[in-house]
Amino acid sequence: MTTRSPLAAPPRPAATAHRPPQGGDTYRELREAIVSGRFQPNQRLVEAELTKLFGAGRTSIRSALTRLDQEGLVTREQNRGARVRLISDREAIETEQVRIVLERFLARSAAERITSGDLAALEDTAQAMRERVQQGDAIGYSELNARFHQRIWKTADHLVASMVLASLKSQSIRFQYRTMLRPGRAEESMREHEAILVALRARDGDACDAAMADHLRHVVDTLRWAIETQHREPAWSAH
Amino acid sequence: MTTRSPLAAPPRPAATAHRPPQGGDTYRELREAIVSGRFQPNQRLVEAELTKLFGAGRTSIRSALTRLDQEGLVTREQNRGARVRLISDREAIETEQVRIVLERFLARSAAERITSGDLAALEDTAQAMRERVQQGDAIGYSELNARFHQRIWKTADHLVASMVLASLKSQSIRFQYRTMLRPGRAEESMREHEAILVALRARDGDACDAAMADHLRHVVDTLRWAIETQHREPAWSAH
DNA sequence: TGGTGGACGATTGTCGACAATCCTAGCCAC
DNA sequence: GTGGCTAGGATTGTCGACAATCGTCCACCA
Repeated sequence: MTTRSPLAAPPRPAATAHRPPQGGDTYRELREAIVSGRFQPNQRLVEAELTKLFGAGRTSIRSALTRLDQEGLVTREQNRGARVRLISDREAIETEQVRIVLERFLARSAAERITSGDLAALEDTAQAMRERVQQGDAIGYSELNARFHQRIWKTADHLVASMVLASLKSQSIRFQYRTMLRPGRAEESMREHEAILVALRARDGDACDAAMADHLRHVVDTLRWAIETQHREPAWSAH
Repeated sequence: MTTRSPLAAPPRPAATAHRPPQGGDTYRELREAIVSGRFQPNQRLVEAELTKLFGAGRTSIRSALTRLDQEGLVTREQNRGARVRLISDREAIETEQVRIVLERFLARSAAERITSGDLAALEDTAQAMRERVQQGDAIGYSELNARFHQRIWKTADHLVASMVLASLKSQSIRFQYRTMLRPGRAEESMREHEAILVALRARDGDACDAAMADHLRHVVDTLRWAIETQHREPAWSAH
């Protein structure tokens, strides 16, 4: 629980010999605060307050906000400030649907051009995932899961698709952990990944496409479940 | 009306006195200047010069630049300014490939839920396209072509996919007109659109997916041709 | 009592100035 | 002549202050 800013924020990072407080830094911090849930959806982001929180000038905050706006993490209205963007249930589902078509595309490409080195790296990741499942470590599994998919992207070697997927990911990250809480989901997910791995080993594009589609269909189902349970017990109420 | 600060400045931004020079406006202008090709790829964008060109303060320029950076139209390096992003041949192809998988997805959805009103609007657009083809009006056809596709997006009613596609479009727009210059391409394109229309009328998702895939495959082929010819006679040399 | 208009506080949008950084050109030693 | 080093110009990053705008509250009047 790295509580980095002890509230009062270092007002004068003066001794800045060793750390150039470049503007892109406040962007990362603010972004992290949003995706980690420290700022709740729909919460107002007043520039003056962020100034104090992050110990940066209003200019940097403002720049970060426009970036996050373009990225879809916050919304801004003319002369009325910014707030953390609330992603509707429908939009979460749609995001996942787009992810499906792109990941299928990348899975197919990856299967057709995978090298032995790529395959070895994937096997390693899969092995680590199996261990996390046995240990019941949902968080660790979730992170390795993301790595598994990213390795496939890298194998497919398709920059544009990877970029688009990465930008989509940041929006749905809020549900990421919640989905793994579904009983038995981790084991199921692991089996689906094994099927993908089989198709990759065989360098079978069609099979890999199908396996990935099957996997992501279950992901969407689980996402629907997560949205349901969230509505039943709104641990974090907006507003 | 509200000519704000007469002071030092506006000896020549005069031409526009009637509109409130809101910041988002300079963003649109700058963006237009880039996609229209008035600024060539790789050209440096010095903030002070843009200030004079658009009659806006450096703050507005700067904000516009960060937006365009996030959007992928310009690149910025730390302390080294911004330049118009040069989209490599490979990236142009990849962008089109991503467009293919997304448009196929939307075409399928559209076929499954199209209403008679949607269909009528599409028929109108198609009719206008036929006329442009007969007149040999490549520019007009190209614009209607874009409209045709956007109507399909609207029918599919999938916000996320439409947004992603729109953001991709801005990057490949530079080739848009060039591709229509290929002899016989307009007629070929028209036939492909007719096939899509047939599938939509029949509300056949599979057929619509296939027709769209066929169409976009040819688009990629034409794009490859456009890149080839561009290399042969580089009308606009970078640098 | 209910509605209307103006004033005030809060917040955002914009500008000019200053500090930090990078690039280039010229100088000097070898 | 070559290589490194320093000074200067050019350009970007950041800060503080001011103007513009929005929302709200309250007095005032029919």
